[in-house]
Amino acid sequence: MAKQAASGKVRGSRTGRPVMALLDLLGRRWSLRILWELRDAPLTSRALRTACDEASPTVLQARLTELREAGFVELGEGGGYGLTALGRELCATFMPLHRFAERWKK
Amino acid sequence: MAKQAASGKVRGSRTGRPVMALLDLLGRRWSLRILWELRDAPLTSRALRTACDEASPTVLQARLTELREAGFVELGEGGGYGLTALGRELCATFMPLHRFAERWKK
DNA sequence: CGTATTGCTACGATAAATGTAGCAATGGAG
DNA sequence: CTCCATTGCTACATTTATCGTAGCAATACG
Repeated sequence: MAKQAASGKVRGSRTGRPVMALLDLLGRRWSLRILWELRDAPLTSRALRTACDEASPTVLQARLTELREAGFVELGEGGGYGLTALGRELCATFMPLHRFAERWKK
Repeated sequence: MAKQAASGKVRGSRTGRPVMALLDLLGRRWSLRILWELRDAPLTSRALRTACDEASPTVLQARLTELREAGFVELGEGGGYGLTALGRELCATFMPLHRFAERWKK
């Protein structure tokens, strides 16, 4: 087998590419799940924890902070986490996963 | 309120909803990245490792096995990992992330 | 006052990922 | 044949991430 694309700079491995940062952020545990659970309406931190199979608050808090810094999630005035406009937009991009998962269902 | 203690089984699939299993699988480290790097053409395990910023082969092998069992990735005859038809389909569903990430660009 | 929320954190235990090294199998060149 | 490079893949000790439980300060209501 030839060297193919393995020579040095392979596609997408250049540092600073936004999609890589995004894939890294979304690839951390509970990130996708949090966005998914907030897709309809805001949830309090504890309601979100319940929705996420009682995931430990440590990591949930970490993910929420990261997602807030990324501009996808915000903490509302009277409490409760919700998606920002950007977050809703992001959520919409991988919403087809739902239909895909239903067909996948191995 | 359900309190079922998780016991290292399949994470995120306790609800039985396929989308949860899918979010869990894709939420593991390097899963999204692997699919992303394979989006165009197959790569050998080592080329994939190079593309994934020299990620450790241990976890890459683990993810590849999981993605193969899920039916998204396959190992070609003459070597090299590539997406299955299902994998290409999945990859297409979150390909808009690229454009989104470019606009996001915090 | 007591009680019940909220968001959030400490911390030891456990699971996962990293980094380095190396294996057996395959194939091509000499 | 031997030599060597490459393939997919694994061992293992170290580091990092996550879990699970408990609890904090702030707020609100009676």
